[in-house]
Amino acid sequence: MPVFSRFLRYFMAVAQHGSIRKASDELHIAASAIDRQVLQGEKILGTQLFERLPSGLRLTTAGELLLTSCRRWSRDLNALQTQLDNLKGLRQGSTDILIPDALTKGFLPTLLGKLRQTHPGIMVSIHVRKSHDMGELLVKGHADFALMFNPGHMRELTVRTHKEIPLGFVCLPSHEIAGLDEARFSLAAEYPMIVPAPPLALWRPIGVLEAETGVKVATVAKADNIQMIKSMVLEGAGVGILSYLDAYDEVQKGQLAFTPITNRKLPPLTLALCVDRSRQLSTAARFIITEIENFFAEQF
Amino acid sequence: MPVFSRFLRYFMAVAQHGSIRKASDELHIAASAIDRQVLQGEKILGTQLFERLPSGLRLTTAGELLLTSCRRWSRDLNALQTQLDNLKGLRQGSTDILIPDALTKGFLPTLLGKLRQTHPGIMVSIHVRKSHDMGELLVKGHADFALMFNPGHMRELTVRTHKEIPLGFVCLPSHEIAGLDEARFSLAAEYPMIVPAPPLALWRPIGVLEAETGVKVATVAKADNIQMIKSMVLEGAGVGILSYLDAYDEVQKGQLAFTPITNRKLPPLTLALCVDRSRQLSTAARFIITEIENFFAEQF
DNA sequence: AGCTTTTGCTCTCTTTTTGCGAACGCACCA
DNA sequence: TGGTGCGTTCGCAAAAAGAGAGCAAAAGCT
Repeated sequence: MPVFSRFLRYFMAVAQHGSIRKASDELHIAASAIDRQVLQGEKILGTQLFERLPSGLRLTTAGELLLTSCRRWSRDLNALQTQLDNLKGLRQGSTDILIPDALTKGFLPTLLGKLRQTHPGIMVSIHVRKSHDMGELLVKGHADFALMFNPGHMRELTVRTHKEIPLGFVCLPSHEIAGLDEARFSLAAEYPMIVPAPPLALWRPIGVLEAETGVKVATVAKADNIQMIKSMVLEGAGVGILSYLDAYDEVQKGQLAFTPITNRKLPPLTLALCVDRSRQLSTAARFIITEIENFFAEQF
Repeated sequence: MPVFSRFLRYFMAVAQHGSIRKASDELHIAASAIDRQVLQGEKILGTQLFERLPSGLRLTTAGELLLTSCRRWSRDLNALQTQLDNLKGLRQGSTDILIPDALTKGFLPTLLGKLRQTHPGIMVSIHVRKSHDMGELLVKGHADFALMFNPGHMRELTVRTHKEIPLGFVCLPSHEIAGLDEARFSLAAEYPMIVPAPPLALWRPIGVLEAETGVKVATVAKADNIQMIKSMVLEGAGVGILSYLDAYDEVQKGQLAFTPITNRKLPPLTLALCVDRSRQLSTAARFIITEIENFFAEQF
């Protein structure tokens, strides 16, 4: 059990999402359990922390009070943790990381590059694996943590952080769509599309979306390789459908534009940072994880 | 479970007492359970929090760091609790309190007197009972909390606060002993003594002390009434052996002097604030309890 | 209006965590 | 050399927490 009580952790998640079920998704804890903790916490503090609306939970002023304290405590704890790490001389160590092929380009190399400069003593070993192999390797202790898409709920694993990766249209910056802040999926019928094919993970949600909405995608090309799709878009062959992560590099460089698709039916694509529930993380691993968490919090 | 995690609560107790077993006595939790939490906490934080000495546990610098944070968090929580109380308009309510006869004079009336002025809306009902009856009344819900001496461990009760009450010599301010900061029990052989008799609770520990040390107390008078003993001391009849609590009033007024006895063999006399473990305290009760806790922390 | 979806909450069952008490090893002290 | 006090370990029982299905109510959608 982490330093703070279950109640505080659950409370923060619920306060952030305004909904027990959302918090349940993030924490990978049953909604009923979270509900009970919140109720019990309110009883202990003797105050209603949330007002119950049909749309979810909204903080009362009492709840806001507690939340601000919680935030401060969390920051304190983080600061304390790094103080402790510095105290015992964290400047060296090694970590084994599992990542899917999709992350071999993009933000992760950039992040690790910076890390090498600030903390040259830490060595990271990258292992590129299929998502479904990662769980086993993690449990066997062959790696400290894994970044994986849409992780199935394994009892032995815990999701420390997770991030919704927006799906969207990728086009040249000069294209009309590039001007939009967000786009409806029906646009896929109006422009020439270059779409992912199996075994790419993106193929699934796009297929689902097509079936659910009835939109007939104007497919002009398919490819089972992300880089191939991007290259074709760069050549002006059409508009790609990719995740933000796939296009991250080119978007940063201004070569491509990314416009997220807004659709209720869109199955979420989440990138999760998973660890073995029962294992103790090394200081180096913990450090890298917090770096990644910070990046998630800032960048996206 | 209270707002903070078990680990933090146990850690603070251990840090304060420098010993797991002492903390165990205070928290009324088995030492093994506390040990496990501390060990686990150290594992989670990845740092040794205590150095293990044969005499007990001493905080490492890392531990000190955590402790200061803990202290701040506790203060935050207290402040927050009163903010919440104010928010929902605590200025009224009622509490039922169980006390032993020994507390009908001394600090408690004074404390409650002040309270009446600052919070006139709160009504306290005092019930004077024998210690062994209090547990049952508490469990039955006839009172919110009880102040009792040397409470036996009842499963249904929890000790929220407890205070060691020093045993010592009570004499006129002009007496030689009054000049000492602390006194050895052997002094009881050198001055005329006025000692408590059964059924006073103090009779027991003094008897034990007499047997253990072999000191022959120069008893000139016995009484089964605290007030009687004090009156005789005031008349110059001898030196009394009483608890600090018994003499509190006269010491405050400067009429008597109190000198604590230092002796390893002295069975501790503790005054405990007990509540029903499963019951939810009213805001008024909680408020009064924190007032008493504050008094304990300051005054003694 | 009728439908599905989403919400918090409750219930029962299973798993995990925690507490307890006895025992162990160690260091100190008389 | 026993006794004392210390932290720690272990097995077992009890308490707490999680899982998952199901409920009523409200909102949004068709």
